[in-house]
Amino acid sequence: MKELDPLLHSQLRLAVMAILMNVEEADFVYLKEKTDATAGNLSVQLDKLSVAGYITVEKGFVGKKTRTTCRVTEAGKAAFGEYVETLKEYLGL
Amino acid sequence: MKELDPLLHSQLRLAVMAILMNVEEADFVYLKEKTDATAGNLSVQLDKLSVAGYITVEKGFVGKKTRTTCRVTEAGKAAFGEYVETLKEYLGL
DNA sequence: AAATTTGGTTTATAAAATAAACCTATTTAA
DNA sequence: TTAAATAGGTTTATTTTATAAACCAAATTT
Repeated sequence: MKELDPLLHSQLRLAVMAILMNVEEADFVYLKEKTDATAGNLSVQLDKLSVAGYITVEKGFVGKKTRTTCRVTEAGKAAFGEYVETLKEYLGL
Repeated sequence: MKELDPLLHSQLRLAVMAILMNVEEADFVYLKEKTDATAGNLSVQLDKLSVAGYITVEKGFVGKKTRTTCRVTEAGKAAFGEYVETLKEYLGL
């Protein structure tokens, strides 16, 4: 049996990636609301995805407020696709 | 977003469940080979699935050799079904 | 009868996930 | 106008999980 990419096989990281696959970009606050994660947990997991090169994380400003924007990279899309295929094999879909 | 049953959202436990969903029964040695897990890890994870009521684990003999046979329960089937549905939502399948 | 293999379990270690505490800048309220 | 609260995070500590290593008893092989 092929192994499931451990970086994606995590509830929160998978949720984040699933969102980013459908959205062009999403900011920290949006991801936090959608996934219902704590800020700390989200921060850590975004960092892992970013270090792995699956997403980009960009810090900017909107007026005077900070805004952290995330996007999935090509590598991230590929990894996600792989993961889905592997999972399908597991589940027999 | 609904949460993914943590008991199933584990590489090895998911692999075991996926096998048992298609096989009526499977013994320890078979599961170990199929999943390529270490005996220790498999033993621990089978125990968790068993405690959760997702599988039954029966120890018996074949000749003089011990044989541990696993089967998925109705509760296990239901949980697995739920998990798959939730996952489909995540992945957009 | 000593050594090896089979079929596991128990215990220790490493890695993840999560939560709690904290930080800086901006608002709001007194 | 300053004290308190809020926004948007990060860092660090704690708890949970997953994994591997060590171990055990019975059977088999040499």
